[in-house]
Amino acid sequence: MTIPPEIKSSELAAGQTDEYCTKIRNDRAASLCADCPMRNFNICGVLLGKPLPEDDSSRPKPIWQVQKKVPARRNIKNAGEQADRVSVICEGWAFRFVQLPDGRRQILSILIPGDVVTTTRLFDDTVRFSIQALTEVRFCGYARSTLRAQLIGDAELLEAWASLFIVERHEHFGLLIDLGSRSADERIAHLILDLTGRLERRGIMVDPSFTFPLPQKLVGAVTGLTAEHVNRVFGSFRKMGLIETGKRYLRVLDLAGLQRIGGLPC
Amino acid sequence: MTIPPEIKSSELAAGQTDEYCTKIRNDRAASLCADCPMRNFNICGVLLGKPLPEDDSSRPKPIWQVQKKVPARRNIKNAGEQADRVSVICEGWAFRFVQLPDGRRQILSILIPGDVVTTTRLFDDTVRFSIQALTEVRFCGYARSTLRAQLIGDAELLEAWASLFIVERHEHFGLLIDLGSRSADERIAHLILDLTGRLERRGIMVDPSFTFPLPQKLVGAVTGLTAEHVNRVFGSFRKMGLIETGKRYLRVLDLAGLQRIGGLPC
DNA sequence: CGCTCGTTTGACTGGTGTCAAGCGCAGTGG
DNA sequence: CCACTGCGCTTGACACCAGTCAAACGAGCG
Repeated sequence: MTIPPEIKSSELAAGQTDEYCTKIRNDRAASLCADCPMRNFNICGVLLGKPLPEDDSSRPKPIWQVQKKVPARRNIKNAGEQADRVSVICEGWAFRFVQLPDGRRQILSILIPGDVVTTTRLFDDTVRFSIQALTEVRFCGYARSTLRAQLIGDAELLEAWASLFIVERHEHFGLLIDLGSRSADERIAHLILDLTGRLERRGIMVDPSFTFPLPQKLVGAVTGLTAEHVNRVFGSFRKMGLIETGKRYLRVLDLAGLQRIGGLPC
Repeated sequence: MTIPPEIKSSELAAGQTDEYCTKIRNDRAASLCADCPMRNFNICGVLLGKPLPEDDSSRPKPIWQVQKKVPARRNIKNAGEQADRVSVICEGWAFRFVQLPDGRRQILSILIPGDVVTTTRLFDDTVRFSIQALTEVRFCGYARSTLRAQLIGDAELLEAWASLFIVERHEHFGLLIDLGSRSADERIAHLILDLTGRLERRGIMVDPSFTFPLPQKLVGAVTGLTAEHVNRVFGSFRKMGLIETGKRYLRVLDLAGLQRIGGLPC
C-alpha cells in the first residue's frame, strides 16, 4: 500500500515544507509584483498603492520579502508549523484543510489568486490547519513584524485587513450552511457558483468556463461527500445540461439552473 | 397551524428587534459592569482595565453606552439589520443562525456570557445572520464609532480584537469538520465537550453539570441533524453512562468516554 | 510497457430523515 | 380548581440519500 501525497507531506516534521519551495530571485520578484494582476485586490492594493506605482514616496517601501513557488500537490504549510510571513497567492490554486487521525480530511476553504493564505497569521504564530497547493502556486510573503507595525495607526490597512476577515467568515458561513442543512446537489451547485463568482470578481474567468483543478475526490472533501457520490451528482448535472466537464476544466452552461439548485438566498 | 416564535420574530421588519429590549438605567448599568464576572474576558478587560477599577485615569473613561435585556426566544438582531453598537453578552445564552427560505435553520455558533455578539460589527455595518436569545439575555453595547477610533493606535485593544476573530474562526473550523466529516455521535459529543470547555474557561461551570438551555431541536440545528435523531443519540449516551440529562440541565458523567467519541485530536 | 491516479458505473448497505403517535409538563383560561 | 393546549421529549416503522465495496476504463508517466 502506498501513501497518498497529501499524507506524505503532512507527516513531515514542522518547518520542513520549505524544502519544496523555490525562492524567486529578488530582482525578478519585484518585477513580478509590479505586473501582478492581483495587486489591486486585498491587502496588496493597500500596501503597494493602487494606482500602479510611480508615487513610491507616499507609501513606505514595499515590504515584500520573498516570492516562492511550490509544485502542485505539496503542502505549503503544515498544521502546527510556525511562520513569520503572511502570504498572498499570486498564481495558482491551493486549499486549507485538516487531516483527522483516521485519514478523513476536511477542506476548509479553497484559495485562488489574490487570497491571503493565512489571514490570522499576523496575530497568531502557529497555523491551525494545513495548506496544500492544488496547482503549482506562486506566492508572496510579507514579513509579519513589519506588517504588524504598519497596521497600528494605518486606518486604511486596518480596514483592508478587517474586510479580509469578514469576507472569509462569510465564506465559512456559506459552507457551514451547506454542510449542515443542504443536500448533495445543493452543496455542489453552490460550490461551483461560489467559485465562478470569486474567479469573476478577481477577473480570472474567461467566459463561463474555467480551468477547474479540483479532482472529484477533493470536491468531496469540501462538501463532505465521497468521490463516488460527487461523480454521480456531476453526472446528473451534465445530463440536465447544467455544466460541461472535462479534464481539469468546467463550463457552466445554465447559470440560472444551477442557481435554482444551489443559490443561497439569504 | 401556529408559527413558532423563532420564525415569528425573524419575519419582523428590520429595526424592530429593539421593541423587546428593555434598556437598563445608566446608573444601574455602571454598577452591573463593575461587578461583572465577565469583565476580565475578551475586550471588556482591555476596555475597562483588568485590575478591577480604581486607576480610572490610565484608561479612557469606559465607553459603555447601554445595557439591555431581551427575553428568552426573541431575536436580538435580524439578518440585514443595521447596527451601531458592538455588544457583549453579560448574562444568558444566545445563538447566531440563518434561516433558509424553506424553513431550514442552521445555527452558526452558540454564545455564552463573555462572548461578543457581532464580532465584525466594528467594520461591517449590516449583520449577516440573526441572533436569538436562548435564555433571558443581558448585554452591553459599546458605541461602534468610539470603539473604532480607539482601535487605531491602541495595540493592546487591536490584539484583543484580533484574538476574538481567531478564537471564533477556530470554533467555526471545529463545526465545519463536524458537519463535513463526522458522524452524528461524534458531532453531539463534540458539541457537549466544546460547551463544557468554554463554560469552564469562563468560570461559569459548577462541577461537571451545568444548565443546558438548548432544546434538542436546536442541538439538531447546530449539528445538522433532526431533533428525533438527536434524541436517539442522547438516549444512547445516557445508556452508555456518558451523560445525564434533565430539564434544561446536563451533566457529564464520563468525560474520557465522551472525548473518545467526540474529541478533536488535531 | 506497466504503474498509479482519477473517473465512471453498479449493487448493496447503513446512517439519518420522515412520519406518526403517545407522554408529561407548563402555561392559560374558564 | 380543573380542562385545554402547545411544546418538548421519546419511541417505532419505514424510506431514502449517500456511503461502501468492487470493478473497469482511460490518461499520464517513468
